[in-house]
Amino acid sequence: MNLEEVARLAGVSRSTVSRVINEDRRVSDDARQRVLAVIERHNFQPNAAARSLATRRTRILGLQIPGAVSFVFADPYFPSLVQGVTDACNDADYGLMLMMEPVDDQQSAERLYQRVIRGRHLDGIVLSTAIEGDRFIERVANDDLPAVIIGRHDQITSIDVDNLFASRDAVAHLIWHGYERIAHISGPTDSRASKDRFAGYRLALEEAGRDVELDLVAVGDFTERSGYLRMTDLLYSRGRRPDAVFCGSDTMAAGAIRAIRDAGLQLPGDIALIGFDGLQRHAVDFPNLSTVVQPIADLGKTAVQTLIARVLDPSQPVTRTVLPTRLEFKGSCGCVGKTADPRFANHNGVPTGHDAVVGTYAH
Amino acid sequence: MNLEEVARLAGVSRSTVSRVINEDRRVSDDARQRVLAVIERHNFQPNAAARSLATRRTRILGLQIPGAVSFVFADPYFPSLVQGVTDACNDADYGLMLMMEPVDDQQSAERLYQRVIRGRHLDGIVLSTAIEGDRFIERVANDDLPAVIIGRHDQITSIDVDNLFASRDAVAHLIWHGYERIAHISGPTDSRASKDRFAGYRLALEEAGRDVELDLVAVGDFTERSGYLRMTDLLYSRGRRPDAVFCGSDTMAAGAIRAIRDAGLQLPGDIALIGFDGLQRHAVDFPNLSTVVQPIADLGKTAVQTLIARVLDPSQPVTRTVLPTRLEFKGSCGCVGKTADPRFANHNGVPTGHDAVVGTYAH
DNA sequence: CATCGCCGTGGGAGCGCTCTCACAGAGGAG
DNA sequence: CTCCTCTGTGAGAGCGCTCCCACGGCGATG
Repeated sequence: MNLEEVARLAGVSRSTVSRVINEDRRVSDDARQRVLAVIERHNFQPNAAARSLATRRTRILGLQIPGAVSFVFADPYFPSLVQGVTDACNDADYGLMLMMEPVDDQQSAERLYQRVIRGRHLDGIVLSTAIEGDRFIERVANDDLPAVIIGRHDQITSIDVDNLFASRDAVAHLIWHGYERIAHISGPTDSRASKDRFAGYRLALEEAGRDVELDLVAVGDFTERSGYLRMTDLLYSRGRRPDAVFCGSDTMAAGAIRAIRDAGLQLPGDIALIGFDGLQRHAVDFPNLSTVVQPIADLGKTAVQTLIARVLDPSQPVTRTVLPTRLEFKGSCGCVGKTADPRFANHNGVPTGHDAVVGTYAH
Repeated sequence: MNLEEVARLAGVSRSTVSRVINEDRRVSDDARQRVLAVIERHNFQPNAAARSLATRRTRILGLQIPGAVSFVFADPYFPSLVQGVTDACNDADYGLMLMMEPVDDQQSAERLYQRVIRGRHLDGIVLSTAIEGDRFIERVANDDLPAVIIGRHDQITSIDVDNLFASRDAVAHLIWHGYERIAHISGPTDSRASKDRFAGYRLALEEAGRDVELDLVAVGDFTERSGYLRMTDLLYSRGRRPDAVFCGSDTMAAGAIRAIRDAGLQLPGDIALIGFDGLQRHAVDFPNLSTVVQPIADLGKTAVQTLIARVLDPSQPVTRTVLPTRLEFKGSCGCVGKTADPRFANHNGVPTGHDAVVGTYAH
């Protein structure tokens, strides 16, 4: 069953059927009805390949995800992102191709890239990781495939949260609470987000006239296990114990909380804690975890919408979109439910005076 | 850049270039070298849409995943599956399209189905959930798209583990340990796997001359939270406490373990426990969790390989492939590292005499 | 009443590939 | 020397769609 046959059955030409399918309004009601009836009766659907060939559009977007599962799916961050991305794709009637780069197999990764990207299988691609110097990303940036990256990047249109200021605010809040020795457990150092969060931590300390103490900084890898191990380090193997911790992710925060409990310490009595992400999963296990909530699914959704706009108009300039974060006071930071911190007086968890940072900017 | 142009530059015809690309050996070495040189120099990759149109193959497989994230990605089961599937796709040079059904939006789900499945976007599809009566699955079964399902199904070629016997063995092992009141926390009742695991639980009890006691059976939903809640139920709100539990998934087992600890009870001293899945993630948090290890990534890999075989030869009969499981004795069942249970004497964790169940069968 | 859009329609070319078929030339068999 | 096979090659059709262009019929315009 193809256009030609539908046309024959409806007593019109191929062109008219094509117009009906593509909602071209220059078709008489009469013809339209007949065509729709035939399409309905035979459950006709135009062939995607033929369409792609003629339009040079596939209506498929790619989602690049770094290869190592252990890293990727250990953290519920990616599932949320995938959800946002698929939702947006479904809404826009685009298909989604998953591109998980093979780990430790450069040749296979190369084949994947060649076949999918250069074979023009995709209209555009969402890049999910701002890992600095990532081969794949740099390559896409130099190819002419429309791309949007989630995270910070200079050459590619990006969707991000303001990791630096969000972290600054979180740590400033801990300072407001009066904690003296505020530690930081960061994510892997090749991640842009990790760097920015650490920078925010440092900024808050500096604004309060303090310095970063090496004693109080530990580097994890976003896994719960690393959160547990680094927290244990901070408790036992460093100088004096911290009285508060800012964790680079909720998942690491979960590990840290276990370590704190295993040490027989109270949260936030002995040690206060703020996480980052606002993941639903952890809300179940640790309902009192204060955290910087970032709109993960929205990042994915916005990325897709922005990408589609670029696909339809490739001449669009490179932009940077920043989505808002919000500090959620659940108790582990020292607040009980709400905070009296004047910095957050206007909106619940949204710091006063930062709104200007959020939005879309030309690069 | 297209075939025609490559042909011109290499001084041959379009046909010859096509032969070189498709590794047809009836090309002179001389011509092949010239063509390859041009392809290399211009980094040429044949257009996927044109190829699809001509061959009526897309080299894209679909992966259907049920819509509700909460359900899907709460459990690390799916990430492992996705990993296996993408690996196999990469190895075979197939692309993978993710089909997450929109939840609560029948219309959008319908559009997705029409566009992707009926638009012949895919060569075949891997179905990831044997939920009974699932609309999507039944529909695919009646369409002519090659499909493979992970789990049990009568009309579709399936890749599965023997949930019934694996569970029977696990519970028989608990019985061998001498536990008297063995409880079961099952997954959702519309899941085929849950049913089979419960059936295995019952079978083991019956083989030991016991009956299922309603007091000892609780229904969860595969989430950690439900494991915690159901275990708490079993501890406080039922009749006499169980002295062992067989959990329908490791994730629920993790919740159950927390409930047991929160109740101040010892594992396995007061209550023994066996899980199901063998997920790496839980091995970190609960290193002594005894569990039925199923090869999740292999299920995905095998599904893809089987599917590709069906794509290449659609006349293949419907088959059922059963992959082996293995009981891992980590301590929580009462064993310490190894077991003396004679049923598992031959292989570590692989029950004696079951090997015949594993394999591929015509339906 | 002739002229001019405008609307609905159909025909044809073309998207970039594969695949069948025809054919030239080399080499072996009769 | 003729006939036949076999190998490498090219031409052409066709996959199913979109999109441009041409054309007939119609009402509005001068």
